Amino acid sequence: MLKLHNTYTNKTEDFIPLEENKVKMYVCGPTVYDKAHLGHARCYITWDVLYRYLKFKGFDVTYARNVTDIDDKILKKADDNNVKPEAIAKEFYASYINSMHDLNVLNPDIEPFATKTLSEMINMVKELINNGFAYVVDGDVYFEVSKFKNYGKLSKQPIDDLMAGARVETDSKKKSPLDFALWKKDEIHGFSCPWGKGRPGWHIECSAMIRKHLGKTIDIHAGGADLQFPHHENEIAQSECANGVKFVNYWLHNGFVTINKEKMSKSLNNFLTIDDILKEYNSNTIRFFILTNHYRMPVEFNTEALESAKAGSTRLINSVNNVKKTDTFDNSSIEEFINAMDDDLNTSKALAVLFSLSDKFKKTNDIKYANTLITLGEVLGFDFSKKELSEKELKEKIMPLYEKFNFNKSCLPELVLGEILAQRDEARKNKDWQKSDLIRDELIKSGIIIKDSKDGSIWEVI
RNA sequence: GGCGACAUGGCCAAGUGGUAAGGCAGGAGCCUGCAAAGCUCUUACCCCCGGUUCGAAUCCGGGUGUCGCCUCCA
Repeated sequence: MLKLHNTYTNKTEDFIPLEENKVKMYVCGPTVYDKAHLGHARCYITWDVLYRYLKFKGFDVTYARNVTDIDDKILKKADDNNVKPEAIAKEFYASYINSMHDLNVLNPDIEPFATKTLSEMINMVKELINNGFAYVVDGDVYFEVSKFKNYGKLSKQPIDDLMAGARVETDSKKKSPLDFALWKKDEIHGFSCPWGKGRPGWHIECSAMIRKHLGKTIDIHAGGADLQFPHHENEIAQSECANGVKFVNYWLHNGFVTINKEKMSKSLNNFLTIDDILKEYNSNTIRFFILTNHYRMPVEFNTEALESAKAGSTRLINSVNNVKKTDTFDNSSIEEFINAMDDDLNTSKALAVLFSLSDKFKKTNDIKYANTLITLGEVLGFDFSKKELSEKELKEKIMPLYEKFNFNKSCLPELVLGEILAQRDEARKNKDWQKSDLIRDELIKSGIIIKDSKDGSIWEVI
């Protein structure tokens, strides 16, 4: 039985979906105004693992992850750069999708865009106004927090304390400082709506998208812990007031990536983009780094931690190199893996199961262990495919080496590497260490590492 | 100030009552022309002080320290 920690109840609960065997799951996606950083990577990898694991367990999952493509930050960046907001959104959406792809994060089943959900948002705002939960002031629409008695329940913030700590904005048109915008007047970038030109507040997006694509009540809503308040709190208020039914059964939140013990974030300007990290480390390393920690705990980023993850993940993945998948499994390991993952996604323990499979495979050479390792590793989103050089890389990097060593035969690009290795083996046979070491050194410079063993030499792309 | 978490070997980390998984790094050895990789072996009284118990890293109370949310933020 899968157990998940529900932030709403602050308890780890048995996961029972609304409809037997079906899961409706939603994750707050990015606002596309800048490159995604390691913190985003953690969030989307964590929920990617949940998505994969639910499917592995046999659930029929519908996973929606939105894209916020209209927002203050996008507009500001557009204005600063003197371009259209759509151009900013388009650029950084493309960058985000590339990052997700590079991290081996699966595409969600549904990827709604804010700008394509406007009419649903407007309808929801209308309903909230009509039902007395929201009010219009001079083109803005606000949600009246005092009308929703469960406000603050997710973030455990008693409404009175919120009130006491709330900043009072001097020029506010709001009835209460806690009230939040459903719709913002905006005559420049706004869209037509019953209250004049304007654009949606951030929180209403998710509420409207969820209702449109998944329904009024969903099983799982996940996201970064920083979204608990106010974003998720506000979503609950909007959705439950508009729909009159429970919004989400299981609220799941992932912890942060920290750097120098501080939260990594745009505002602190202490972030590393996924792009930059991927220049030095591959997706398996990043995933391993994230999955060694429990998803709700903070993860401290530093080079040593990534190096450790690199060494661990490489050894694990390489231990089943060149193994072809079969249909034989080690059932007791699968059971251990499931027990670990069922316990609120104990990925750290799940990784230990993978290492034990790796050990068993090395000791027994029984293919079932390797096959199980790959199968379960893929549930965690590891990529076991062997890295190959593209034809372009072969032509640009390896062909010149071939020529450099004065090999006098012509050779097809796809065979050139084998040809070079054959030359090196020949040199080694003749104890021409100078030549064989030179070849090895040159290949390392081109990103090819040679491993010698009793059974001959193999190469790997770094 | 309010709310929520966390504290396990050099580093990361699992472990919710029965005597400390796993990974990384380090050390020793094997293999090897050398190197890399691989393999074998190898290091813990679990922040402090009380309490409960036959027995606690694990439960309770009190400290100390660290972090997060309370404003946009994954």
